[in-house]
Amino acid sequence: MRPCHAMNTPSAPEGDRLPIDALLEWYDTNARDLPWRAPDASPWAVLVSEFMLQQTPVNRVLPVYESWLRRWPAPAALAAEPAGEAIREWGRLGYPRRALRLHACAGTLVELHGGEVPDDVDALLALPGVGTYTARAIAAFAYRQRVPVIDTNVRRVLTRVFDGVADSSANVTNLDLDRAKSLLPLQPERAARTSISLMELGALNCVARTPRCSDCPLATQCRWLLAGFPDNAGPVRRPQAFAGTDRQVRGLLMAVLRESPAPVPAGDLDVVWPKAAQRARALDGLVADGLVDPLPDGRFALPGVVTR
DNA sequence: TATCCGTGGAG
DNA sequence: TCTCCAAGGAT
Repeated sequence: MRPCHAMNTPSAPEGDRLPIDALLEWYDTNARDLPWRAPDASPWAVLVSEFMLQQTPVNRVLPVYESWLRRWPAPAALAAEPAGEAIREWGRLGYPRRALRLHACAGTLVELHGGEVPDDVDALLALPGVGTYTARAIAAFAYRQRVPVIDTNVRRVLTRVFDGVADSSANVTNLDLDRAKSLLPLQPERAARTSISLMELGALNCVARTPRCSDCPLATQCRWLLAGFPDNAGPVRRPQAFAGTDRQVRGLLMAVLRESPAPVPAGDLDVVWPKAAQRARALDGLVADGLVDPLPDGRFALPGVVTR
């Protein structure tokens, strides 16, 4: 629990105490010039960027984002092609299920929304691959709405500023949403800029390992800074193992399929991993996930790329 | 709610 | 070398 402030009135949300003007000025000076932030970026472009940025750093997203939108400038263009083409274009961004979901999302946009990206949070939430973060991000960044946007960056900033704690818990809480909303200016465009500014501050300055507080517009209000940067008391997170896991094997199998223009024989997949049982389990999982298509002749392909 | 799901750069 | 971690979502 955070420190109790029983004397605070509910009508005085803590967000009101943050220097939003300073935050917005910091953003104007320091924000990265990213293509999905350009004034002419379409809602579809924003949506594509948000899918790609899920758990993937900006620098690796940039080239794929450009080629993707060049090839599929609108949802209908993507929906007209097989899912396997989306997986191939996704390249090495990781988590190829996102490519599958983005392809399915394009199909839903065509079928239910006239090929357009809806501007309503609830309608966005109903789309494949769109969760609480992405729906709000599209509403705020593409449609400039006054909607709280909570990602890992914003959560870290709010936790440090308001709780005086180095890191936040794993899940977005109602407290996070209330806090984020309470500090948003009433004017929608200004609110949208505040949301993106908080994210950028978390991404550039208020980073997980070595924060740059000397340049922070919120430094004078930050309880974590004022408390002397105490470490988290709680249990440490489980390290995420990767080497030797099914995850790694799936990645190796997908790489073979992506890089082959034609369906591949089973033998081409066998060589990527020595343990046959684990390899089979990984391949079965990929098939079950719809990422791999087993052909009648025993070969394997990206989904939908072979006309039967 | 905890777990699963890729990849590669940084320190 | 090895650990951490980067704009989450689905189940």
